[in-house]
Amino acid sequence: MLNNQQADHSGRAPLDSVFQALTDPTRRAMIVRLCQGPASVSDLAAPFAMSLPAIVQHLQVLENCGLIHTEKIGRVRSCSIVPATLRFAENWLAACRTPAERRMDRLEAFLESDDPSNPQPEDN
Amino acid sequence: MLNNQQADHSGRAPLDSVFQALTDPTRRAMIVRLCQGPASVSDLAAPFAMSLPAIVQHLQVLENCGLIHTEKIGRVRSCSIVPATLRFAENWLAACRTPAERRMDRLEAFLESDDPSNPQPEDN
DNA sequence: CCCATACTTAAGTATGTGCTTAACAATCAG
DNA sequence: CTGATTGTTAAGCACATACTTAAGTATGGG
Repeated sequence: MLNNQQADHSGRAPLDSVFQALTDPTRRAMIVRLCQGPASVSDLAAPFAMSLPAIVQHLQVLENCGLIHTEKIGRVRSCSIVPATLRFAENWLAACRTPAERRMDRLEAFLESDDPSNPQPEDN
Repeated sequence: MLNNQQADHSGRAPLDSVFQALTDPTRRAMIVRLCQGPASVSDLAAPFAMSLPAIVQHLQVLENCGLIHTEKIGRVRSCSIVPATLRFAENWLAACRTPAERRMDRLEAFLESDDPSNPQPEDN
């Protein structure tokens, strides 16, 4: 998997800025919207009771961490999602979680086995 | 999937506090460590050049958003991961990303088809 | 040219976050 | 009981974040 090339412009570790971007509910709503297709700044601003500059600042956060791409055409800026960056965060979580669940499955299997000497075919 | 019962004690939306917790590299390192198995506060503190109170504050953030569970036995507090909460964040990302990638696949397929009238078996 | 549209920039503010040090428990071993 | 281990609480500080308003720029229609 070649998901290690993140477009991060924050100086921080890529995961820092991606998760940071995802913490804000306004930004998550924008991401959900952009996953349905590209949109202009005004389109994205419409659902929120917030000044335009605030919206633009959120979009900058999303662009700086690589979650979205934007391009200005005429006087309209078109914003689109970058799925690879969503997947990047997703992959970290999955890689993190998997060994934990395997451990717990083994533990569960051990506890459920009435046979006290049950060495669960070596997996360490 | 019954992943909607999050143990969030922050007043914010569950996703807010989970992603917020994940932004900090120290906390992510703690999560990675705990995915290998439970550990005490001192164990978790060992790798970091940081005061103990700072470590404890990080652990409180992780516990308040439901990413870890802790229990004090004697004078030692044992910390363990809660995989369901990792999966909760993961699921949000996947649910978010999937429609975006399907859109892009359809677009790609359309662009690659030399036949200009190619209605990609209805999927809207 | 003129004006509305669609942002953009700059500056300021309130609150949140990630640490620190200092002092305080609580447990266990000898 | 004494003292070392393991954590906890409180207070404070530096910086980051999420807004705001006010003013500016650039494009496109009439």
